[in-house]
Amino acid sequence: MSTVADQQDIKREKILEAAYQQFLHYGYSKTTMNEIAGALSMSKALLYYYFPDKSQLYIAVTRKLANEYLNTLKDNLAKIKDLRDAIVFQIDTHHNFIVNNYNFFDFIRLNEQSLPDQIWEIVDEIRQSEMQLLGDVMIAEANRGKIRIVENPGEIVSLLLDALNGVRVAAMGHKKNIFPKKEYLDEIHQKRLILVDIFVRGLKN
Amino acid sequence: MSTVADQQDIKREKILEAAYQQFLHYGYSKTTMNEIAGALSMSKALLYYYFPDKSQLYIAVTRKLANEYLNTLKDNLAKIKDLRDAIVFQIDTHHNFIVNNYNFFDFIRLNEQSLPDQIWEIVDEIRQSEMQLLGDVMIAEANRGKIRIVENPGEIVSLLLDALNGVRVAAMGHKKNIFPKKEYLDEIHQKRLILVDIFVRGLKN
DNA sequence: TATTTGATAATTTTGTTAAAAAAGTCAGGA
DNA sequence: TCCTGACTTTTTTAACAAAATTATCAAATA
Repeated sequence: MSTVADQQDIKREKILEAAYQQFLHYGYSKTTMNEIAGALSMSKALLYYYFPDKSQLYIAVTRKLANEYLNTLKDNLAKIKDLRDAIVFQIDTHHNFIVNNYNFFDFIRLNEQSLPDQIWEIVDEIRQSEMQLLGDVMIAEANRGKIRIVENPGEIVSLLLDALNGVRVAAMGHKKNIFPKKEYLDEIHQKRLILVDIFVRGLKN
Repeated sequence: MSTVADQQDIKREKILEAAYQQFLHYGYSKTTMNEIAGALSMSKALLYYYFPDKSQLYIAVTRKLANEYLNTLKDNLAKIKDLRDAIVFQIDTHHNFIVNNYNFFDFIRLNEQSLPDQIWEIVDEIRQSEMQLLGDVMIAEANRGKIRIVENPGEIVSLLLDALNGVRVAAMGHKKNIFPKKEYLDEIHQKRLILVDIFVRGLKN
């Protein structure tokens, strides 16, 4: 039997889905609350009944996306023993996440300076989870004697993530577009694999 | 005895120096050709006698800075045998270069999209030289048997530079300012040292 | 009472234009 | 050849109205 709360949640979900599609297609500033309401055949005022304002709606969608991303990581990384394999899986997943939702993130890209803190809370949360998950694999590898034991696995993983991110940043270079073109994706991936190789090797002993 | 060409060069130098000070102090868009001329007690028209336009003047100053930077690297890296020491020297020098001239680079930062190609030529030239210099040290180390021999040293050095840059990018985080604050500089430096350690270790064998 | 809406208020963005500032030119002087 | 003052052209800024969009709310509905 469906309760009132259930119905509310379902409607909230529908709104989130429609909003996601619009944001993804047109970007944050180009999608209007009217259009989102229109896509759902409901009044704009109703959106404000479920969400306090546009930015909060955007943040709610972002939160949902982040959860989906993290669940993918959690579900799979637990099964992977080899450190290098784990890192490669993380790289692939993260990359797809960004590429598939590129347009959606224009809000974050274009308003970098003055963004609601909640966005950065989500970003930090993702980073934190990634560190935790990969850190666990690293510790397991250390315990199995495959790599040497480091005092602070989180710090090392963090360093690796920063380094990998640097490969992406560099690949975007000074080209017109801010985001790497399709043609560079493979190059980024290849370089990251080499970097991971050297890095993991540097942990052995 | 001083030739006409000498005199020209001296005046050009004076202009470059004055322009550098103004750009550094006020940034590109906020310094006017009038101010530069004023600082030199010469007419604005004379600036246009020595340089075709404002952006070319800026580029000329940039070129000069780049040469000074590269000379510092060349003069010192040749003397350093240890790969890790060489990389650390490069990191320090590069970092100082950016920090000391931060305001000067606002033109590049703020106009990222539509910049004269010459700027990127300089950037590429710097990167190319850095790769060459560090690549040489790496080859020497490989020949001495301290690290394993890699097929493409340039590629590996490039990868390292990208990774190190990623550490800086990450340190800037989502804080208000685009450039790392003084308080983060040490942190960046420490992380880079750790990364270099792991990276160089990953090349041994 | 919880949900929904049309009408309306408040705010932000966009477009227009005029004034000011700065870039860039040029005829002519030393 | 080097240099300048006066001039023209281009770019930036400010002000303000019009349009678009966000956000609110009293009233209707279920």
